[in-house]
Amino acid sequence: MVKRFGAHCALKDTDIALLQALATSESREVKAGDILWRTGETADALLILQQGWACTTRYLQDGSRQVQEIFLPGDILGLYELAFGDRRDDATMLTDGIVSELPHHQVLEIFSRSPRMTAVLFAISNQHQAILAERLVVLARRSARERIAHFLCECRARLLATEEADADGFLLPLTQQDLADALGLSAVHISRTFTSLAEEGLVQRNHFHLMIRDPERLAEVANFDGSYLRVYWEECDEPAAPSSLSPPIEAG
Amino acid sequence: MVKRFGAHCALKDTDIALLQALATSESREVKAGDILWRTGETADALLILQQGWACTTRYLQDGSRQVQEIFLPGDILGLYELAFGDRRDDATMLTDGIVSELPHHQVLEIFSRSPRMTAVLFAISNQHQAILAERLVVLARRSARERIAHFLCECRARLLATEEADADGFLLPLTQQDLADALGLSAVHISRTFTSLAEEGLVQRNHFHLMIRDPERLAEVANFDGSYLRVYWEECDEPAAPSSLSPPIEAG
DNA sequence: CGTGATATTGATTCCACTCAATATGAGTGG
DNA sequence: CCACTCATATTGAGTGGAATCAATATCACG
Repeated sequence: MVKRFGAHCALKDTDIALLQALATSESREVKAGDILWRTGETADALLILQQGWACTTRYLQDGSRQVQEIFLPGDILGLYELAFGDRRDDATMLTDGIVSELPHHQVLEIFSRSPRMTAVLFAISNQHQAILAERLVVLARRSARERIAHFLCECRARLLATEEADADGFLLPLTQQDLADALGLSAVHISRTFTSLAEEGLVQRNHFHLMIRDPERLAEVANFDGSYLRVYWEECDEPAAPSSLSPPIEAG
Repeated sequence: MVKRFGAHCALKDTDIALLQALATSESREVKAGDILWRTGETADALLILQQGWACTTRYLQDGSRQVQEIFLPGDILGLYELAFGDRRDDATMLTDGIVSELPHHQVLEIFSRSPRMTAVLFAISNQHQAILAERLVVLARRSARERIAHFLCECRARLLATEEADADGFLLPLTQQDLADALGLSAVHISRTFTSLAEEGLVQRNHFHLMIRDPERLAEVANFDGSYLRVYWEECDEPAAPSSLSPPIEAG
């Protein structure tokens, strides 16, 4: 958790101490398919995903399903509902994993005790939003080919950031139906498109193991620019002037 | 601004005083078509949209354009880039209006001085994210008809929330090309679909004036549920326990 | 009265969907 | 070890919604 927070801002000792004081809830093991929460339940805590993959999904009136976000090890689930009283989506484990809780009242405690860590939480929230915004563009304007390529590039980039995975050959614990529901396509078309990408030597997939054979060309196909994943709050070192308000700023 | 913040949480006098102390930058008038910022520029302030409509857009390599967010009077632009060093999109005025700035260092000051207002900022950010997430679902899974109907319902609901507009007949300052770029459709198809919705007596549009003739049926067509727009942080009254960490919580 | 932005309408094309049949493989129980 | 089942994936045929291309129409504005 310290590592995850530190990825967005240089933390001070006091912040680390606070984080450790808050990390009282012991982590628990969960299994693939376990439901972390359901739509409509009271939202009273964030979940820190220490190991494993998870996703949030929504079900529509007509029975179709939308996979909203994919969470990788180190991610925080539930930031989105922090200000909603209740869950807006279902959260499900895609693999076995380990999670721990951070109750909302402890988040408020972070707000009141560490502006720097507040900024970090904001940064993480912003990153989620950036990922959503990026997917929005991809869904609105790109072909099936590009959507899949983009999704794979994004997974790779996020795994690379954790520096724990072999990002060119990893376990992608999503069925083709899951991918379809995430990318707004049909499972059948996911299959066809994957086959076509494989024939071109870009990727290779059997069962849930994915191999990216040509990351550069894949990124080209996807028009992928990973800059939206790099969120780092430079300014959060600066501890906000104690009392004097609004010193003169150079105009933009 | 006080009104906008108050919509998400019961503010205390001290918070209002802080807000007013921060509102030093005088607001400025802007005209339709004015560019508030461009992709790549340094992001060092939020913009509070006091009057008028604005939107953020992104341009893709192939020249196509994505309208990311629509901002109505009272909204805050740039929350999204708070933790990015620079702008991720262009921001443009859709109508004449009035904006004022809130520099990032003042946001940090809010973080360090008012946990409650920090929570409000988080709530607003969450609401933006909710709108994005909702549009994601709509783009991924719904027909042109439903997309347009949903968009109109959303505009109506957001205008209703400000209680300043006649929400059933309002100025929608978007060309059909803008709508197309927001909803992932072609301008031609927007035209056809609008015509069809008009023939059914659901809406009526000439030039930029939109009339919603049958809000209920329109909401039905759109499968619209506006609950994602209501973000209110109940808990932010509770001023985070002073020192004792993690009192016992009932298990979920 | 021309010009440029915006919108409408028609004809045609194509990407991805649906339906449907079959394949592949993991897990289970006999 | 084999037969059965269930989840997942592949492949083919046909359809349809929205895109594209292209030709007007409408209107604000200088």
